[in-house]
Amino acid sequence: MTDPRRTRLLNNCQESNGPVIYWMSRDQRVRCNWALLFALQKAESLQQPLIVLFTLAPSFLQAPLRHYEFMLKGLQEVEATLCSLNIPFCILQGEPENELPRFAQKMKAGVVVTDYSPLKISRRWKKSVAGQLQVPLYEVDAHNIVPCWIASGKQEYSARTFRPKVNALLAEFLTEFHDIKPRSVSAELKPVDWNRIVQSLKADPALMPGEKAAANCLETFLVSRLASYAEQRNDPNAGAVSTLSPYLHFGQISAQFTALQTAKSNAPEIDRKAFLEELIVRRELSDNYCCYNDHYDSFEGLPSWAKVSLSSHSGDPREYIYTPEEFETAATHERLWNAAQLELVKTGKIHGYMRMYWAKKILEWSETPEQAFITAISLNDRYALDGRDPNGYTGVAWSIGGLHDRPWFERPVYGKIRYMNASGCARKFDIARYIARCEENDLFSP
DNA sequence: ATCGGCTCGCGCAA
DNA sequence: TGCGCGAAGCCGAT
Repeated sequence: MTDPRRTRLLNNCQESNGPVIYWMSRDQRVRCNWALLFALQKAESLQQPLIVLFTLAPSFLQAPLRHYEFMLKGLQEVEATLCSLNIPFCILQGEPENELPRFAQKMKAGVVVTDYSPLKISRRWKKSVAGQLQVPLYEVDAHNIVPCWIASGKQEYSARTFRPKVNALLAEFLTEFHDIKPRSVSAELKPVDWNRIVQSLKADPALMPGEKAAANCLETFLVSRLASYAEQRNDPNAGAVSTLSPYLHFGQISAQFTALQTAKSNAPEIDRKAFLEELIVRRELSDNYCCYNDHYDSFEGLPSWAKVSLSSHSGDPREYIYTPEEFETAATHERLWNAAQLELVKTGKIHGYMRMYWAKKILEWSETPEQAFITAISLNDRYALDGRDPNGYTGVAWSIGGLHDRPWFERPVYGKIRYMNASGCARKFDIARYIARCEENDLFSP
């Protein structure tokens, strides 16, 4: 049974007699998906078929082929798994605000269910769809362990203020999932014509997409790397991190399932705690920021002490100034920074510690902090497999804009924003080895 | 190797 | 109104 606090009704329409549609968006998986479970529950109580629908918006077509393939491969697996459960799946291409109401009408849908995202584009789509539908539109937070609006009703100042709220609710929300039984009633739908959606899909051997690959990735991490997580997570050469973020971003793995499995692992407590802090507190804090601050993707959204401080230093002379193109092509004077950019471009991922360093140097070497923000967001959105995600926006705001952080002593360009430099990296890990690995032609084995 | 200071404001205790 | 303390650090002193 889905906790009713996970679910919100987005319009005031009455249920009618017809199939239940789950409009899958952020949570692209069958297992451990509260939105799918809620839709199933509705379908069962109304004795109606369930249809899962994915809308492929044209705006996503600008994403690099790697991202597109990663997502579509994952969706092919979703289709196959749903098929084995006797649940039809279909993909519509076009703007969701046009396609979804049209589809709901065509299928004579009785209820529509969707998953939750705090991003503006998603909120805009849902608002429009909720207004057009003649039937209820439910939104289910299937991404967070504690539903974003239950964890806190306002923008949190820092992890310190958010942590006790989330942790106190874990006893209620960090619960086990149950399996889905195959459906007996089904709606007839044509299978997805994958050839029409993309010419050829080839898997990226460095990073296999999909729910099964995500589950394997988690399993490997828990068995072989979690035990050194606390000590080695800030060493990009150690390969101690989970590498789950692309799967989490596309919803190919559930954060809640990940947390449950982590808690059960026999790694030392210090490592489990360190990983759960990142997985739960910091990840869900980024949804909180995007949910309650409309300017999450720009300088405007930053805390006022940071804006004041950065602005008062925006006229400071910069030792180096690069254009967005120079950043993009890894053409700065510093091999370490260029290596991080190469890692991002070649693999679609950037190590957590290096992502902070990478963003802070963009601040240091841009004409203005506003421009730095734009450059960092657009590079991350374009190249990171977990781009266009609350984590990315919040991470850039933390690095460049002191979000959720405290002020530190004042220095040129940075103002009171926490400073990082290459000697800090050198103290923590072997810089030369990191550079060599990033400059290699075929990335990437730790 | 380790430690304190840097600096602001939230949230709670009083 | 006062006080403790904080998402990942740096720097200089010991």
